[in-house]
Amino acid sequence: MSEQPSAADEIMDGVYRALRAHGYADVTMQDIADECSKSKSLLHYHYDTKEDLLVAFLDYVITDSEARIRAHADDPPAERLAGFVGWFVFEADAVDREAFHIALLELRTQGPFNERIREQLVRSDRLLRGTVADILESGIEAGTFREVDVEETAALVVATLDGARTRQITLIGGTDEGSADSESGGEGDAPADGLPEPTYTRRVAEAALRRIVEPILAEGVALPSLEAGIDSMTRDDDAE
Amino acid sequence: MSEQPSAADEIMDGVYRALRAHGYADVTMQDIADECSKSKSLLHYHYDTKEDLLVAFLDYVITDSEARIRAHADDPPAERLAGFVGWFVFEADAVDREAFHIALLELRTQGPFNERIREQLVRSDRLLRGTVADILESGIEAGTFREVDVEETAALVVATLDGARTRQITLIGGTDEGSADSESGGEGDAPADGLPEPTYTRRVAEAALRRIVEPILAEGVALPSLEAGIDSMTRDDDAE
DNA sequence: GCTCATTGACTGACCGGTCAGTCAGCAACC
DNA sequence: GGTTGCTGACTGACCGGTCAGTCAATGAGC
Repeated sequence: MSEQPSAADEIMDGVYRALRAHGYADVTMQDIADECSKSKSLLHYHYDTKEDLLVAFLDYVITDSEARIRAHADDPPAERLAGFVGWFVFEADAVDREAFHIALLELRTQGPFNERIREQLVRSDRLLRGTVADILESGIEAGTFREVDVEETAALVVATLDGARTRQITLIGGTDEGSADSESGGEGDAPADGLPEPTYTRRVAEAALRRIVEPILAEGVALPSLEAGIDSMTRDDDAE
Repeated sequence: MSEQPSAADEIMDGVYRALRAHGYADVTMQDIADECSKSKSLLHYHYDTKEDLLVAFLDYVITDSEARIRAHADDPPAERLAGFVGWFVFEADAVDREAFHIALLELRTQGPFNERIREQLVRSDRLLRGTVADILESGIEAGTFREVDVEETAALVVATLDGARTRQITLIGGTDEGSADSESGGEGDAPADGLPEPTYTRRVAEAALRRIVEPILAEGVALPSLEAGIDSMTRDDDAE
């Protein structure tokens, strides 16, 4: 925390900022160089190709997630699950985080065309589903959860949260409204009170907790709070 | 069906094939031109810019989905919902469909950077969530479903299916295995029997049906079959 | 029924800009 | 003096878009 950051770290930070600012599709080596106040040539000095650099960045990001998840491995299962769910909530002011996740989603779409990216995606997928499965298993053992199909539940939860995130970040703003073509029966529409309308990811996360997690809780176990989950995972430090 | 297709149709078909073959990020005007055996100049004759062409294509695709959904508007609610869920199932041999949806996902990631694309995405989002909300409303009215929060349920269902699709198409192949890092307790692992391992989207669709839809069915209503749902939406014609 | 003008569909060649990657060289440290 | 870290100038490929022009069909004038 005291000595100056290594060149590698500075470059990774440059990639991070450049991706946020331009998205993956539009980002150039020059953008990245500018963002970390280095020359484009330097990037090529450390990484032969743009692909090398981006794969390294993906690796860097996923490794960070692994650490972040590991840090909570000993939390009690119910809270840990709420933390996981809350991790996917994007609040209305999380503009940078949204921009970054757009770039990540762009990267994901390159999976089918790029073996090395795909490897990282598989790793990330394993991490996410594996983490939920792990939480569920230890929760079942501890008597927190009923005996459900662990893999199936993990897949269901992760898919739901991922889908909600995709919707929120690609449609920007996130909130807009609730009704589609149907006028609906008046619930959750009016933000007439003081509180701001919850974001899309938050609404889905809440629904997932009540509709997917709640039913698998063992007798007498209380539904963990999403709110607590959100800041349990956010607390530590910033760079997602 | 008898007269030759219009130039516009041929071009849309060219875009469709070119996107499947190259993805959105890599597709060039030349690729599209080649794919419909026309010259690149012709594309610019009909559409001023590449962006114009792709926005027109998105519009074309969504309009098609609207029609497809409308065609089932009078099916009974439970079957209609199963049809919707089944619509998101990608079987193992649906390579072309997967490739196309990768391109669509790439297009979606451009929403934040492109107003006109975003408009189409909003339209598509409304269509999907609105359709489920509509199904739920008419189902509640008909006594098929309990009185649930329609918007919330629609968002939950759509997010889940979308997330499952994203995972399957970006990770290619789709099936691989079930276990992550935990070795798991032996279920759904061995395809020792004759049947092929179900795809990821299929597993999640089944789970969504059992874990999200089943609990909202009114007393005595049977869970509709996913299988029937899948081919109710697929039957009609081919071009998704 | 023939000619000629006009138009819409379409093409090939070309231009300008962009961007990943290269290379020769420079400074600093051992 | 060699190695490491780093830079600016440069290059080659690619791609969106333009433009001058071809060709077939249509229709008016005689």
